Amino acid sequence: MKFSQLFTKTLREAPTDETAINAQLLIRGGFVFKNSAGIYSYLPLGWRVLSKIANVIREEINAIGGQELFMSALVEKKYMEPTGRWNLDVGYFAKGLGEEEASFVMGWSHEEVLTAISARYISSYKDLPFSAYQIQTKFRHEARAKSGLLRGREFMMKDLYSFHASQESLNEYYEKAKNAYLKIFNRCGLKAVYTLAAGGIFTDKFTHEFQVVADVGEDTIYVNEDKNEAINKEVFDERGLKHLGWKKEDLVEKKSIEVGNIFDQGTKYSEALGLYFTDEGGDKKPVIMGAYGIGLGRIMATVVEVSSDDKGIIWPENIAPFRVHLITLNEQNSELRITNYANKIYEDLIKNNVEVLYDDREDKAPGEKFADADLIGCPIRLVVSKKTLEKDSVELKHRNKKELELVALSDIKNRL
RNA sequence: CGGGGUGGCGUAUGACGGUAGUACGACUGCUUUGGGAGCAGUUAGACCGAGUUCGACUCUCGGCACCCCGACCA
Repeated sequence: MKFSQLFTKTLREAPTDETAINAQLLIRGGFVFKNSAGIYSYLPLGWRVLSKIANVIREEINAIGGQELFMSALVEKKYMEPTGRWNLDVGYFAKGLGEEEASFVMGWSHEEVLTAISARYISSYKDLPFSAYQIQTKFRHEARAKSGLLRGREFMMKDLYSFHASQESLNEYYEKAKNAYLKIFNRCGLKAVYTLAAGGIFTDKFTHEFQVVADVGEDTIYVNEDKNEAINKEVFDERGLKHLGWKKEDLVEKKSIEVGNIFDQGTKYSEALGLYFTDEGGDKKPVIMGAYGIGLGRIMATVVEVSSDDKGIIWPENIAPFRVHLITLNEQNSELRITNYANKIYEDLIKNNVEVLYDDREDKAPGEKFADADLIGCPIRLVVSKKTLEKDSVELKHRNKKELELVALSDIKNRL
């Protein structure tokens, strides 16, 4: 991608009323456009990051047998009424112009829809277990959208649901999902803490959250640092502590961001929507379900919150919009040579499947190009200038390091 | 949903009950190129509604939007 062709531009300053770091940097860098409070459009740079996060998630969820599908976003009343979740205030309701009452809700979670779908195909213990997931926009009427992308009214979510004939089977999958989640967050450059929590409107049982320690977070957790696990304030009581076998004194209070959660949902949804199977003995039983969610935009925002400096974002390698940010600095009387030299490097990188953002803008001062590279935050910055041209090399700098080094042209591939 | 704050070119701001100004950005042209460059020209703005007033961007009321705190939640 050539910077000169990127239709977005960076901003020198963030809007004053945005106080969250993720909002400031993502807006300044042209990663996202804020349409309304808690409603963001992903611009080309941001969409690249989000897509990479999606692919990391896909790989790990596919690895534990999740089957990807894509469900309807408009959810008819008939699906939500049986579980008593039709008229909840998290919903945005949809109706046609002139119609009296809403007959659809914009999907804010898909237990009902997938349970209803499954009921059509699942009838024997032989059909179980299985799991299916989607990556889709969820709509939630948040009382208070806040903190940039961290709490939105519309957000991309990976929602995985698993279906089982027995509690043991669910427990086994729950553990697999936990490990997949830890891998996902790790690959996204986040240190997530496995946390005991409550289930809100989804279940009465204990659930587990994946929390990333950060001051901007809206959760309070008590961390058991030996285990790298924690307990959420909402269940930080005798029952919760007993469940874990932990003592209050051993825990440290932290603010944190919830980047994912996993729920044991029992048979609530299967019973309400008629998802039963026949077991080995011929008995008809409700399917036991688990649900597992990750907010993609929230991962992106969390990464920015925990990985930036005063100049901009520092993307982890796996989810950076580009691996390399190539800058060319022209100089009077040698523009053509430098441009040709840089173009060649750009083309070589592309040939070698290196993702590169090439700042080929000719009317920008060096300082601005450097500032943009720092702001956008790709892991590796390459500079091509008169200096480097003379030595048949390029200057290499890692976004998270200070050192500059000259690398011979022939050696670049080995250094990326 | 309760409380607080804010509302003017894309961004940041000055002044003012009486002609909306400045800087940055953007655009055009020329020059310039190792940490946000120079000259010239151009573009673009008072959230909505009602009231007070000879006159409202300014004052009053209502609404809406956005930000923050709380409650609630991925």
